[in-house]
Amino acid sequence: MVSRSASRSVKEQIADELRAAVLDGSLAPGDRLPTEADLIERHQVARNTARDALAMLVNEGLIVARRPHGYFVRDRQRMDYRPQSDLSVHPADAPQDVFLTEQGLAGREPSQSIDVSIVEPPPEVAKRLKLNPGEFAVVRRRVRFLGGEPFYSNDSFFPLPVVQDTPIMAPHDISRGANRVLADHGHVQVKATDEIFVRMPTPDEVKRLDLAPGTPVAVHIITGYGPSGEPLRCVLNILPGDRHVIIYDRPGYPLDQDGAE
Amino acid sequence: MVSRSASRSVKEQIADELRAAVLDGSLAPGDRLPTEADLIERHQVARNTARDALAMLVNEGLIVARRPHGYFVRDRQRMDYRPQSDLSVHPADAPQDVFLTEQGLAGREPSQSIDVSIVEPPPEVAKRLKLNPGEFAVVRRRVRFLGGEPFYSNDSFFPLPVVQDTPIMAPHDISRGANRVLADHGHVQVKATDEIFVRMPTPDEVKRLDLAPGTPVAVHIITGYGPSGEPLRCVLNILPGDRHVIIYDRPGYPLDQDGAE
DNA sequence: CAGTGGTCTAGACCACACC
DNA sequence: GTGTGGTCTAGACCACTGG
Repeated sequence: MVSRSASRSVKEQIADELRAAVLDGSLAPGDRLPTEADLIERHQVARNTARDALAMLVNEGLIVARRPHGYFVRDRQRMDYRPQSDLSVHPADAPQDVFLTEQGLAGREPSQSIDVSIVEPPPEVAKRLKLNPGEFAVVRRRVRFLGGEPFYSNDSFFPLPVVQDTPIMAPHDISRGANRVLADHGHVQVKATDEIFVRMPTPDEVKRLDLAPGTPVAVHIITGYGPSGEPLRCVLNILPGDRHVIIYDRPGYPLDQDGAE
Repeated sequence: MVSRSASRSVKEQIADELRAAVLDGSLAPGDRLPTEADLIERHQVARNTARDALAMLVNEGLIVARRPHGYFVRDRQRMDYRPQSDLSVHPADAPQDVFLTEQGLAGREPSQSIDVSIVEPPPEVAKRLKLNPGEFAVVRRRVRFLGGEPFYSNDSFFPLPVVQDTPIMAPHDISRGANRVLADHGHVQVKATDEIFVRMPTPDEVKRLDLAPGTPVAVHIITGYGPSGEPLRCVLNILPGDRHVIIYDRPGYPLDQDGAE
């Protein structure tokens, strides 16, 4: 039973109790939690207090409300995401793109939506492509699905002059790989940087990727540069936190960092 | 003014209005938002409705409540975090560890707390170290600070037999680097994997790293292996999402992935 | 129809920092 | 003291899904 004089508030005590049950496994993924009415009864509190406690766990990403069925422990099945999985260009006869070829094994059917348009890119991208306000980029906006569920979004931005009159502007898969197309048109990439950071999703992203409340995203940005340092492309990936593990294999010895002292 | 019949609820409409002001810059980082009383007055709603709207933005990580001053737009200054910044062992005369040497440049004073103990590691770590329940590991738990603020936590776990009677068990900086110490004791690492995933923090992490509500974390796990594939160390880094950009520089051409099609 | 969570109201008392 | 957000209560009506 709750104590009204403890240093922790009543809603925190209720939340603590439920959180502990989730973390120690006595409430397993998929299990149903007590209903709001149960908590009101058990702890003798007002409904909002019980709701506040549950809302804390929802915002921690531990549980999800499925009206009108109740609150349930979330199930996280993370798939591997390997940013450097393919450091070489595709063989010219590769049947389809990296995502489509690699994910098939997981047993879930890969698919994707594509949408190509000319836009003024968001500031994050404009900065990396060194575009001034008013300058345009071609964007191939995609959502990759696995088994019908959105897996991540992948938006590739190209400066307009770079891709004018290339197949990149057509809303289809590019089996040879966009990098090869770029190279064929005289734009060879010689360097790229990966940046990854973490934040809560925008409402747009919540809708596009069907994110549950309490789900953060990783933003993965790849910027590719030509021989004279000019940016040629900028890829903006949004990875839902409950669906991905980003994996880098570190080749070679010796290694020392981070744990290094 | 809000509409009570729209498809979006009242709290969502209020949240939308405030969110738009934050995102388009008319409310800049550090600016104070309208008080709850302001919103009640302006939108003619109950206090909880106004609070619900503000709570949405708090959980999105956009604003923070500073009682009794009001709600303020959050300011995110992300520092670079380079997991592969040092792929070689330190020169034997390196004065201090990677973090301490690298971060000084940023103008903020680096420091850290260290705590060494013998524990049964958390399941995430035990799995990677291939430890059975009941088997122990030595952990060096650290929090790295920049300018007095917690920057990230760095917990290095070693199987007990590997580090018994080595300087790793002493609660001090190891200037030569833990990897060299391991190597000197016959445990040479030949391979490592990096895994990064994203989630909301546990209450413990919130306290240890002084995280604001709505701040997700990146979990960065490095596992190092010996010549016969035996795990020698597991480093568990918790990176607050509002403080880090993880950067990988991709050497060499050709590159093709993710944006590849 | 019954039970679930979602939204909203109208009040109360509290802790805290600043004046 | 005054004003801020934090907690809590006690109710109301609604939307959705399942039996």
